[in-house]
Amino acid sequence: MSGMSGSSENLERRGKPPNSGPEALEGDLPKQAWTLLFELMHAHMRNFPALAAEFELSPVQAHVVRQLGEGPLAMSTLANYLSCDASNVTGLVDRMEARGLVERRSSEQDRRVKMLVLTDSGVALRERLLERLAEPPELIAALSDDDLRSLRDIMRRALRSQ
Amino acid sequence: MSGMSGSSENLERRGKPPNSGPEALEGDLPKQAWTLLFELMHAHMRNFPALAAEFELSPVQAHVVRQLGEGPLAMSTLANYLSCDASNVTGLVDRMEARGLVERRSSEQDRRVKMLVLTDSGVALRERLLERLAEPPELIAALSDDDLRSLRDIMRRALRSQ
DNA sequence: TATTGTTATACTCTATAACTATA
DNA sequence: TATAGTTATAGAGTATAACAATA
Repeated sequence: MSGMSGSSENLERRGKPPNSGPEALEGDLPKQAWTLLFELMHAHMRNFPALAAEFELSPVQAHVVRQLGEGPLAMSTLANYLSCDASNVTGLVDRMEARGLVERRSSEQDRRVKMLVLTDSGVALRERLLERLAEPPELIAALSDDDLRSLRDIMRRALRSQ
Repeated sequence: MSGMSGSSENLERRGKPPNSGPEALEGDLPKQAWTLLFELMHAHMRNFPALAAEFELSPVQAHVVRQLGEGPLAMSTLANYLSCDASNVTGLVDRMEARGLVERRSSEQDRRVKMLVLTDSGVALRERLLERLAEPPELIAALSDDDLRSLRDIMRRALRSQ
């Protein structure tokens, strides 16, 4: 984080507001593309709680249902994935278990660990949820086929590097 | 709410099963593009709370600071923008006002309405926040210039239709 | 009467700290 | 001693319902 470039000429930065100058128009292509993508992202994310509520899930629960499809997950792994403290996962899973969506299973390798799996009901809910999530918003659906193909291929390349 | 899995007697869907058949590979271009974009979105959104925390803001507060730059906003408009009940905005704004980021101003046209504006301190924070938000994640920064140009232009076209 | 913002209440998500049961 | 999960507690975000001031 301390990677400030050449310390001597650092003052020129003061005269250069972040979003003006030639860089905003020509250079800094990654920032241009990202800023627009981010705007679209946020416009869409506003609807996520309402979308989760269609399935009587909180946003985080929807996130967990989606993630848990990949297979059993240790509580701690889930906490890490959610970028939250492990103590929160206890309550989160309590509520989802009470609704019959997930199950805790003790690991055989390490009896401290509890693995989470979706119940049949959880799997069914997940399928409906994924299908709903895959519905493209108007903003995307309105794009031309050429744009959609390009977008798809670019996203594939971006995600491949992950 | 019975099993969606096997029984395809669902004529409403007009022969368009969700994730199977040739459409998953060739047709339904919007869904393909959207699903990948959505995946990238969620991968990135996991970091948003931590990013907001860099400025000692909750995710919602960061959202509000960002939005409030466009000009004064009525409480009700903000509630609508956040897709939440108006009662929540009271507490949200209380906390942000206590931190000196925003101000309530009574409207002169309609004395029931209170307009929110950023304080000088709020404006300064917003500038730092926007600059931080504009930093492209590795996933995007790693794309080729051609891809970045295409992505930028496609996003412009998508957002223009909004 | 209808609308804007507030208050009261309750539930969920989140962090910190102390605890347990394993390892 | 260290780690996985739990419990206790507290603050923030959210919804619903009842309310005051204004339209």
